[in-house]
Amino acid sequence: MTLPNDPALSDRTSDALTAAHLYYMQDLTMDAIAHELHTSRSSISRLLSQARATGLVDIQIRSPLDATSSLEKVILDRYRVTAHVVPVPDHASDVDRLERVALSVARILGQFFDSNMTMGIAWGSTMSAISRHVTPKTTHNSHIVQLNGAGNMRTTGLDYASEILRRFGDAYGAHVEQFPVPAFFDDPATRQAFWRERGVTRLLEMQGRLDVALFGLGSPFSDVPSHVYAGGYLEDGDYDALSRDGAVGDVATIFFRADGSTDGIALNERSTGPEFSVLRRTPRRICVVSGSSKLASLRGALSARLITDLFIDEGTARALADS
Amino acid sequence: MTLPNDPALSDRTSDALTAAHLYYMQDLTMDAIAHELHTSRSSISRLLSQARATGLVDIQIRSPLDATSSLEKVILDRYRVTAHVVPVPDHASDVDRLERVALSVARILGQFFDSNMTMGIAWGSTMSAISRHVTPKTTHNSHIVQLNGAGNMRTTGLDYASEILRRFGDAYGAHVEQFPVPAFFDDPATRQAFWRERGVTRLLEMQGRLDVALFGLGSPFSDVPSHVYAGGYLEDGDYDALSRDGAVGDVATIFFRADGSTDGIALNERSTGPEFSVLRRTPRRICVVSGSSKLASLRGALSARLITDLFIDEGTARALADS
DNA sequence: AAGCTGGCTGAACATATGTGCAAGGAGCGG
DNA sequence: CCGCTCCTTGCACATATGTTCAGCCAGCTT
Repeated sequence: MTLPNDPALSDRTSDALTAAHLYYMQDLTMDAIAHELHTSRSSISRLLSQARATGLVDIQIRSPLDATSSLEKVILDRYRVTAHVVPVPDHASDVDRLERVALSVARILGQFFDSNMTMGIAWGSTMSAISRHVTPKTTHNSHIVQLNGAGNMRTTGLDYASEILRRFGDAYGAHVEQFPVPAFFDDPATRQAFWRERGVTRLLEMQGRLDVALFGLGSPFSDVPSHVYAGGYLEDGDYDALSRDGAVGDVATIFFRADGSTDGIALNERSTGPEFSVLRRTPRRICVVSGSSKLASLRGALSARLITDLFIDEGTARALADS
Repeated sequence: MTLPNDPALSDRTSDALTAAHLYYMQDLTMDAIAHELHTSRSSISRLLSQARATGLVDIQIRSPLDATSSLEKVILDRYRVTAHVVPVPDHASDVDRLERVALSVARILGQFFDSNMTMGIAWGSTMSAISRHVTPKTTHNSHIVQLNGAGNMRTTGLDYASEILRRFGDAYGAHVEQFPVPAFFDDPATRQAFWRERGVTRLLEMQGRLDVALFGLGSPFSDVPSHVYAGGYLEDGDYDALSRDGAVGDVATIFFRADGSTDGIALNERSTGPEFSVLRRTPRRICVVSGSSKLASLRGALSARLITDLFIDEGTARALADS
């Protein structure tokens, strides 16, 4: 594998840049551009695709503020959270919803992340879907930090989580800080010991100084269990305990009740995710939700004041607003 | 004439917003969107056109900094000015060049102008072309201020200039402050008297506190004379005087020499444009140039340090860099 | 209420854009 | 230097998008 880099890349990139200019700023047709650049129309088509895919061309949608959907207004008023409702037809499947919400988030995320920033991200099916679509944006001196461990009894889980992290890191040109620990320790004492290791404290400190946090929601007792619950991270006994403790959901493997409280939920003692008091230090906390099976979990997360920005599919948003 | 406003408009706008989301964020095809929105594909096409035209959808091109064209680098190094080179084929006519540069500027201008800002603008064929294409952007408490008078012996010139101003004002939802005076007074004393009128001093003060200034260049002695020179603003005697005084160009009807100096150019005493010492207080001064006939004038304006941002067609940029 | 106007719609057609494929060319290892 | 792979190109076709036009409806005038 060769690394196609700066010297050669420049040429193609600057062509793409020119083509984009001619197409998007001057409204020339691809045919005309092909002529100016002495190549074929198809090449221009491909060049422009690349320009969009690599973030050279950035397409944003700016609501005139006064035209925000009434749903978003209701959610803001009721929960003090900036909602971004993703339009999705009501009859769409859960997979569709997730995919479409993830795509939207992936496209918009660049507006929240910039040079010199640190972003914490969780893992799970939602994050995975987003990671597959992130639109690149060049940043400098920026970091992506893993919020919680991903190992389990069957696999190290590293491949899965690190793949997600890596995609974000690649897209933004950011340093990636993995967190190579299991999702849950067997013994709380082990965690405490680990937390005193220097490599680990460094990472925990970064988690305490995030600019952005990005996470989905777990919903252990819904019809469509999240990745954590299907992936062999938890045993039957754990489920029973969670149920007894009244947990309705989790963020980065920290569980909470309907009222947002976490105290006394035994499993949290063994979890590797950041305590909510730490997470809440992050100024912008972006939660991505799709599918009404997450509704109970979402209400809990809102009670816990974990969320500042919420991306949510239309149907679920309506359910939230109607309740 | 009815004013189609908020109540009804909202509906169409929010549809456009949804369609834009589905098209640009979720990559649905127009057909699919038509289906979701229960309308025809053609309507979606029109809806999306409108969304782009009204600035709901904002398309930007972001060079990765390290990929700025070498031309732009040379100009920055030599003149300390941020150049934006507009690609235009060498064989293009002067009219083409002007039109294409103007279109590019019109699209990008929104990035320089925002709420609570005041922008001064000149008039002339360049500004007119830009005004015909400005992409709307909603701002609040912003102002557009006319830099120099536009009346002449034949007409009040008000229609022409005010049309330009109005287009900018409409596009940005900005207050428009016209400057209802001739381009040149016959007698310098009249100007001085006028300048003490309260209505006028208010405007002059605004000119001294601009956030952005936008102007083209006049080039009195080139093959393709600018609007000022063709529009009956100047008489033969004026030309002779300018020639004697060594003028090579003007910005907002203030003339300058090749070295950027303005002192002792008689016509300036009667002109209504802002003195360069005043203009230079504006932090961002955007100059738009197309066609190599403006080259001499451009060099003068650069010497006068009038420009912070330069939009220029490729051929002229190359000529500037090669010299 | 009839008649008019202007704006909006969808069907049909005209263009513009995306993509599979075979061919050509650069780089590399033998 | 050959033969290989991998990447890129332009052509031809498949899709997607833009635009014209006739019909319709709402709102207004008479």
